[in-house]
Amino acid sequence: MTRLKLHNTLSGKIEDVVPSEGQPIRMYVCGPTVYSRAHIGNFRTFVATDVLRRTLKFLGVPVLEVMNITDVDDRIIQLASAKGTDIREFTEAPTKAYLEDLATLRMEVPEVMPKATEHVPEMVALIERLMARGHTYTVDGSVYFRIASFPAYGGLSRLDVSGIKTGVRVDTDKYEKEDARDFVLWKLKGDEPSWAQWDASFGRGRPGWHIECSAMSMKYLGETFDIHCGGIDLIFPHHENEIAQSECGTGKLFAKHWMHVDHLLVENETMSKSKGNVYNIPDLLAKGFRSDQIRYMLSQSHYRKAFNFTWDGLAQVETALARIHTFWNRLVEITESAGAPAHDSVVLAAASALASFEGALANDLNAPEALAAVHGLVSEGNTLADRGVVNAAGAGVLIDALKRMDQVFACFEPPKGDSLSAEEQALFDSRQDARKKRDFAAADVARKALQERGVVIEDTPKGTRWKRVRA
RNA sequence: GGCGGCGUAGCCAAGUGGUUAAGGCGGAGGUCUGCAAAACCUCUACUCACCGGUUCGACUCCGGUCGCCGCCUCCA
Repeated sequence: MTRLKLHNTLSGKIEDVVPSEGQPIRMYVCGPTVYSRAHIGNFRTFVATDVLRRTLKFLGVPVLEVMNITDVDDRIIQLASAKGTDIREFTEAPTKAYLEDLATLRMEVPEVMPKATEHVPEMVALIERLMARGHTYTVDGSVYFRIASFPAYGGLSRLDVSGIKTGVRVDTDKYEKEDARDFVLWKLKGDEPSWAQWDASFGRGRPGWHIECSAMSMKYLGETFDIHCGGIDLIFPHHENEIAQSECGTGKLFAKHWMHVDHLLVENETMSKSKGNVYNIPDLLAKGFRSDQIRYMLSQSHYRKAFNFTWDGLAQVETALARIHTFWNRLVEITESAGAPAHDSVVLAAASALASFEGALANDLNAPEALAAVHGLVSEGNTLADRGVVNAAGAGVLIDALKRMDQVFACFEPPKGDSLSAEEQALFDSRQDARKKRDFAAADVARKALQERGVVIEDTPKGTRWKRVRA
């Protein structure tokens, strides 16, 4: 079995991902904070983690994935209060939207998607453990983690945290801390609404941000698990803090492997509301792009490199993906004809493409190289088909190979279920009539009209086909 | 200031210390076609930001320069 090699932020090296004896690979993904609709930058990360889990399964490794839903934080409390509602009601719509987008992007649903608000007792218990072990202190009722008690702090980010001093830039928590690097585990009840407060042995209040991921990941995956994933911006301080509070609480290694996905830029700029370049999935769909194209776009580049989203790039994806779809359809047609056993050259082409594909993904999820293997198979398959070497059995072999590859990318299979409108059908029929009469001028008029409606005509020996493109 | 990353053809984007530097998009020519579309064939980086060094040999290793970016503060 090919073993996945994955870059580990902890060591800065590419290392084997090895499951514990008799266990699936246990992975945790820092999920969305549900205060607004997630944007394509968020989904760059989430699609990358989906490619990770699908690659593991492709390689025959069982996966247990937890992705949290952060439904309590200052923004949520603030926005919910402003709307005169509470957390449960306010986060309902963004959460639903997130799950919709997940489905649109054909992401596999993680085995567990815990909500922070439903795991406060677990967080409280972890804080109690930290208190018992002397890693905390209390100021005005709020509980802080004392970084000085964890000498290994900073190991993930390789930041020289001793340089962070109390001062203008750091202290966003309103309470006094012993050290600017310390972070809050529990915020004492203040003026927030009652629906944003929970009871704890150390006082009524609400959890800090970092504690939820430690509590929930350990609850479902165990105190030590295999891979912890998230956006590159979470390395510091979020993941650093998770390590500190988890390892100090348990005395054990927290996550063995840390995978971080680099950012998505829009036209070479960071996304920001002021620039008006923050797009979400419905925005792209509204522009006429399909979900398979969006998924291909988000998964085509290497996850450890910044990805630059451009409209032109998305348009390029349309063509590149169409090439795969067209090939697939061509194979399906061939399958329908009778035939002998598959030709050796076809079997060989499929096998060697699959081998390249697997090798690329196993090497730190090299998606661009894996896609090159897919396109290579398309070229080779088309050439063989042009020469008449691909019979029904051969087409079946090639489709099987593509299906295998699509277990990871989930966008190669051509979209189905589309049909022509009555008006388009009429134009299509009239063109067919005109062609029969060899009235090509009239036929071309109909074709042009269809084209303006986003329908492209293809005449083939087996009849006339159509396909939809962005108008 | 500290830490980290990037700079490969018109565009996007892999890769390796040593035969012809993947793949996609775009472009040129050709085959096929009533014409197209699709597909196929040929061509499209004598070169990998720049300058040095190590080496028999570097685009790949080291040092420096320039440019771009991220993090160090909430953030996928």
